[in-house]
Amino acid sequence: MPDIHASASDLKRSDLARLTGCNLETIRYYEGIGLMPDPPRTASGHRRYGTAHVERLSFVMRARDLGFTMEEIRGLLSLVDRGSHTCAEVERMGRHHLDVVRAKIRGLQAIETVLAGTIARCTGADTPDCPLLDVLNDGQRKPAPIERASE
Amino acid sequence: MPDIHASASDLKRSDLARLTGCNLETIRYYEGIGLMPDPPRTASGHRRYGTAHVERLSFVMRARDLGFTMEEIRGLLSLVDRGSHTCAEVERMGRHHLDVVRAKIRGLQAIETVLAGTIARCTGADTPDCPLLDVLNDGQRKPAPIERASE
DNA sequence: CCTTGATCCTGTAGCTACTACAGACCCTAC
DNA sequence: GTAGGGTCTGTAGTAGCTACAGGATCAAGG
Repeated sequence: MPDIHASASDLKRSDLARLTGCNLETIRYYEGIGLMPDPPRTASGHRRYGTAHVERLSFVMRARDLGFTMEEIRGLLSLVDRGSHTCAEVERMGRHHLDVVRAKIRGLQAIETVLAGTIARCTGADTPDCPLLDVLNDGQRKPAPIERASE
Repeated sequence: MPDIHASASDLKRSDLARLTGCNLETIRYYEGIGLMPDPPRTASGHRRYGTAHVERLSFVMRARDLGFTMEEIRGLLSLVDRGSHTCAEVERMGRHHLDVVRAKIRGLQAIETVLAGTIARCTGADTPDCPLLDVLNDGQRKPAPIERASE
C-alpha cells in the first residue's frame, strides 16, 4: 500500500514522476543540469521532494510543452528565482519564442506545400517513373546507379 | 589555382562539398553511416569523387531539405538502388512523411495558439504579474481565452 | 528475523543528425 | 626544401532526454 503521507511532501522520485507526468530519469537529468535544485536526502541517500519541487517541475514541464528550449526555460526560471522579474521581461522572452515557433511552422508549411503538390501528381502505379523522385533528383533524370565500393 | 578538371570528375571532398553545399565533415559522416558509397581513393588514401557522387549527395540533400529523416532517406535510396522501385512505393513513403510533417505543423500551431493568446494579454508593464507566468505556473487556472485547435 | 522483490542509487551509453577539433600525414607552389 | 594549405583518422561535443548495469536499500510476507 502506498505511503499515505506521500501526497503532501516527503515524496520519492517515483512520486514526483507520477505527480508531474515527468519521466523518472528525466528528473535526475534536470537535477544534473541545474534546472531542478538538489533535493534533500534521507540518511541512506534517497531523494525526498516537497510541494515546491512538484511546482517547479510542473513549470518546467509546461514550458517544455510549449516548446521552450532548456536554455529558455533556464532563463525563465532565473528571472522568477531572482524575485524581481517583470511582465515586460517575460513577455519579451515569450515573443522571441513565438517568433521561433512561427518560423518553424513556416518552414514546415513550405515543405508540406512541395510534398503535397508533388505527391498529388503521383500515379501510384507500378512504374518506376515518380514525380517525387523527380523532385529529389531535381528535375534531372533518374539517378545513375553508383557501383558501391564496399559495405 | 583550383584544378580545372575537378568539375567533371576526380573531385576532392572539398569539391563535393562546394558543389552540393554540403558540409565537408557531413560527407564523411554520410559515408560512415552508409548513405554515401565508399569512394575510390588515391594511392595516399585521399577520397576521389565523380558526378555520380554529386548526384547522390544532391539527392540526399534535397530529401533532407524536405525533412526526411536519415532512415527515410536510406529507405528511398535503397528503393532506387534496388533498381525495381515503383511510384506506388515511393508515394507511400512520401505520404507517410507528409503525415508526419502535418502532425508537426498541428503541434506547433497548438503551441502558437496558446502562446500568442497568452502573450496578447501581457501588459508589458514593470510588474511581476504576467499571464505567461500564470500559464506556466498553473496551466489550469488561467488558460488562454482562445479555442484550441484540436490535437 | 529473514527473504524476496520492488525501488532507489550512481555512472555511463545510446538516440538523431550532424559539427568540430586534434594531431598526423600529404600535396603543391615558390 | 620548406611553408601553407588540404586531407586523413578518431573522437568529442551539441540538445534533450532515455535506458540500462550493477549495487544498495526499503517494505512486506512468512
